[in-house]
Amino acid sequence: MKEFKRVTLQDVAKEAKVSYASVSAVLNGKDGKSIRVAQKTKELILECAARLGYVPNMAARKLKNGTNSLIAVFTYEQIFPVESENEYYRFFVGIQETAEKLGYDILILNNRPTEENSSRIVLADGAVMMGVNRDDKGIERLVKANYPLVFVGRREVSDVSTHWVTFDYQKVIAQMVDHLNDLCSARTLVYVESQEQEREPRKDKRRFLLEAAQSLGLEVLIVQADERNMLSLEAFGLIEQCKVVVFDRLFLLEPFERLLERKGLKLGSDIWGAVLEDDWMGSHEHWTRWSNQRLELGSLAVEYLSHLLQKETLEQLETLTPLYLVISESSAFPK
Amino acid sequence: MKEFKRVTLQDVAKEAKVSYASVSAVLNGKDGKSIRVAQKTKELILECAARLGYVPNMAARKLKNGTNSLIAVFTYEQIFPVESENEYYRFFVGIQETAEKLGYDILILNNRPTEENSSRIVLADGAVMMGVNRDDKGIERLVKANYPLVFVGRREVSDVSTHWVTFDYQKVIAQMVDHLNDLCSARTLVYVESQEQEREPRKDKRRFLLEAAQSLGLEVLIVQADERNMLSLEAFGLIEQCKVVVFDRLFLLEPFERLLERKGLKLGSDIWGAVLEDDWMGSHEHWTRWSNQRLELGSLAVEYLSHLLQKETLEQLETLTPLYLVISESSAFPK
DNA sequence: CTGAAAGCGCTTACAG
DNA sequence: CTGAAAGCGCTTACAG
Repeated sequence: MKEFKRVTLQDVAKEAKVSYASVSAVLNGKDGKSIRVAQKTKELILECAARLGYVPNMAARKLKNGTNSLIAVFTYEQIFPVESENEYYRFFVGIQETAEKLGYDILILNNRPTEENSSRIVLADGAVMMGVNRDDKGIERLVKANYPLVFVGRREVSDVSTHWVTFDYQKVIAQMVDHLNDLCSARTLVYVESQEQEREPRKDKRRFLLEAAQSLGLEVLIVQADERNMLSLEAFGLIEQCKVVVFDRLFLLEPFERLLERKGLKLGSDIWGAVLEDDWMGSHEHWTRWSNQRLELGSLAVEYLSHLLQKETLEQLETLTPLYLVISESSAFPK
Repeated sequence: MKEFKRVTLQDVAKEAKVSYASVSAVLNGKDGKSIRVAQKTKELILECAARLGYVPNMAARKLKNGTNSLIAVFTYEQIFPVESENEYYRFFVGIQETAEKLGYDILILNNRPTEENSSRIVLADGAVMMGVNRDDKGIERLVKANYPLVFVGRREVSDVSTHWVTFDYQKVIAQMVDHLNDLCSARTLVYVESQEQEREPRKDKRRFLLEAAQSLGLEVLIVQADERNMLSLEAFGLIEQCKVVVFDRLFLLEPFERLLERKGLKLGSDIWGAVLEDDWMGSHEHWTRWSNQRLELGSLAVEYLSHLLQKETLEQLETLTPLYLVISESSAFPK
């Protein structure tokens, strides 16, 4: 078997009998700056490069330049999920489209959780990270070293400031609470939370909900679903009394609807409800929620990263993607 | 905004007040070979590296070593398809599992068709390519330069030998034809082909079918579906006469079944049929086909690549993944 | 046991 | 207009 012998600039230079500086200049279209090459030499060089099958060595280029127009997309979730609607799909589409538009290629590092991961990420000029990170020392180290890393969704790393873009939860949650308040005269609403690990987005959503309710003089009762995402009888009793319920996660809805059915209650007339997510699973259209802007957020993440990479000022860069309230049967106005 | 200042070996060496050769040795566990470092120095170095947040520069390492234990997975298809069952999913799982087992990380290059792509691939030590390649000059160049590239599915590149793994179509097709022959007394079968571009796997399947039929003294009539994957009336008439039909692609089956229904014919009793694919879409269980061994083939591709990379002999390496005939209603024996 | 030095392939400021 | 040279960060054979 023949070896993979890389054709280098040197080889091309020898073949064309010129210095390799000229070859580099021609092949990178840098002709005209500090280096100038005669038209004939140029053609000769291009011909030789093609004939020998020259493939530039990205590793060397990256080492010398510090950049390679590659951005890493990183997630700790499974990348190729079997589920029809991958939670990250729309983010990724936005990332991909925008990266292409801005002239970046994309490098997807498939998760193999190791300390080494960080050095792999660093092959790229910067990275976009989707999903909930485990408490990873490698990532933390990168952030602390000021590696250009943009999180999709707000993330904190102790002691250092992080770069992130996220949804404008505050505004849409205020609208949602307004709407629920208009809908019925109850002075109390029940907020049902899942048992998921406490992360920044979840904290944010709860805070915004409480603030919005307070500004309208509404009381909020917070209850937790159990590990099977079910409500206790007491919790359900509260909801029956208050008539208005807000869930933090989509997957809490189905168990709740089963419960409603068993009690003979009807969503949207006996009980009003909403959920603090978009309908990314495509199967909760009858719930009041917000619009799916995941593509837009992915896109924004890349724009933000691009600013970082070009050392442009971030002052006037927006970091929030607006969300739109989608009012549906679960909290529709009575006809 | 602070710059991303990379912490280098030099920085660590300065901090620990040792030469950077020692740092390199310690950090790579190479202590003991041509370089030996005292236990105390070792601990000091590790402590300094951790404190400064040293992240090895993969680009430099790759440039020096020529390897970085990264393999690229490359495909021209959309990588994050919305469809529930991605055609490449099972291949990818096999690739991923085996790469992990053999100590490789995986780098997914998202397709942006450019000449530059080839230099991006070459960041990795080798590559596995899934799916039908367009006639890409970059890929051709890599193959000609002996870059370690394994195709999933047989692929030819003019003038040079390629590395590929594929399914053992020959054996399973022979079994399938045997089965169809046992099933009914017809001496002729109809082979329906799609209008897809002619590629190696398709040529192979056709050839194996013809050979298998010939060895049993069966005649094969080849017909083409139209651009909407429909059969002409004449073609359908032939099938009605011969009673046995084989399709090359899954997507031809639904239009055919609609036609059958319209004619009041029943698959598996009036007409027998089979398809030269596995049921990767999960919705053709009632068709005689072969088993889905995509995971196994992805796995094999990585094993093959690993042999290439370690310059082991390829002599005794199997390149075929066996397929198993799955007999189903479309050609079941009458009860 | 430790350090100085060469070299991987490239880019670019600089000298001729 | 063209070439020689330094240097990006790393590894490793070799000298001390």
